[in-house]
Amino acid sequence: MPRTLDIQEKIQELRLFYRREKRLPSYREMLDVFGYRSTNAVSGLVKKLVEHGFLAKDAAGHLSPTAQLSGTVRMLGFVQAGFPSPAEEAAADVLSLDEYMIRRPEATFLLTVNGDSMVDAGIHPGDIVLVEKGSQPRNGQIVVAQVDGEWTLKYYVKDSVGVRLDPANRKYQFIRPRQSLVIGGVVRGVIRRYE
Amino acid sequence: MPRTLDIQEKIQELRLFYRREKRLPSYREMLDVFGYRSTNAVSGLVKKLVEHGFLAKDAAGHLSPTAQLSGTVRMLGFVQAGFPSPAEEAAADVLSLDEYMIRRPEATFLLTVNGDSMVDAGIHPGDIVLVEKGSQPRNGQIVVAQVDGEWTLKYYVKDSVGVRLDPANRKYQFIRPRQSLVIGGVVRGVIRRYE
DNA sequence: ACCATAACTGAACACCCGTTCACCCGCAAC
DNA sequence: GTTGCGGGTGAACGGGTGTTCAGTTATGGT
Repeated sequence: MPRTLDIQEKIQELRLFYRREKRLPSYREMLDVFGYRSTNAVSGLVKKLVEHGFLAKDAAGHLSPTAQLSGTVRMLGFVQAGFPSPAEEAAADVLSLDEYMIRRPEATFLLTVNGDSMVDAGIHPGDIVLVEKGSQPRNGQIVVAQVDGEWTLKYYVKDSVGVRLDPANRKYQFIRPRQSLVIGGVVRGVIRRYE
Repeated sequence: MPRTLDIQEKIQELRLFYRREKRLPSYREMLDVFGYRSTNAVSGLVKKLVEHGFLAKDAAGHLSPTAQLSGTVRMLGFVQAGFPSPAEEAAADVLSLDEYMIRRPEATFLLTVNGDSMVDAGIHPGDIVLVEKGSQPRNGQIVVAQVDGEWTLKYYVKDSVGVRLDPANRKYQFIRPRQSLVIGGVVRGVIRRYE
């Protein structure tokens, strides 16, 4: 049998280059990245990386990274399961938070939360909500809405009476719009960063 | 005065190409993207995009996108401020969730939360925590730890007695490790996605 | 109405790109 | 020990790359 090649190691090198330069290296640059001396070796390796789904090639032959390559964090299991072995880590799915959290980039915006009306839903002051504009909210979804001139974050509920906006905090009561109701967008996600 | 050029519009086109192809177009491809007929026009525009910080050029002349270009979501203000006008939207800072949330990609992992011991800290079952390995936790930080063989999510507190692990839920009591304590990592962020 | 000037055209250039070819190397199985 | 075969070398090729230069066009200010 012929000699074997460690693809994982090559991917790691390529990933480092991509993180540093934010672009894929040319075949000549890959000579350094992979430790080759012939671009033909690179050509063969690239073919494999495409087969394995780390790179994609369009009709004109242009290379582009897939989520498997450009992703920044590894998705492991549950907290209860703890941290797996290094081998399991390497095999874990790599994903990009942007791709995971955002479906319609052109319609999605970030807003910082400044009230405590949604704390029981796990949305605290200082958290950032991902809001998607231009889609009709369904019952139970969290929306950013302007009720009688004031913008708030609430559960959207449509009942027999009309539209009701529920807080997730016993300190506050639900609201029914008197004059105007503008739905800014539907909350698709929440992110929080610890300093 | 000479004719003027709408850079924002060009950036938008370029951003669309980048989102679609996950790479920057070549100068000939930019002819289509920007609606030019000469690569010299492209050359001039690229120079301006570099000046404005949307593109970067390394020593060898290779182009790469900056966060301003590759970012996926626009950062607006606070919920109370509501949604700004389209003009303000265009001027808003564009950022990437990956860059915003992750400092050390090679040491950061995602774990799904399955207990309710941290609900009062806004971390619910099903949420995903970003855990950074290999850094010493400070008092008050949330950690993923293995206490006497079991993995949990708790506040890390070091007092005169030793290390104590506090839940954020009145139903549970704090824990002091009897035999073993392994700190898996420090929680740097939380993300939650609504279906 | 007319400049001044930035935006843009069109073409030419040197260079770098990815592909391909024939050939060599080294390891594992037989 | 020999052989099969995937991994890698080195070189050559055609086409695509970004740059540059001289010249043209369009527009906002005077």
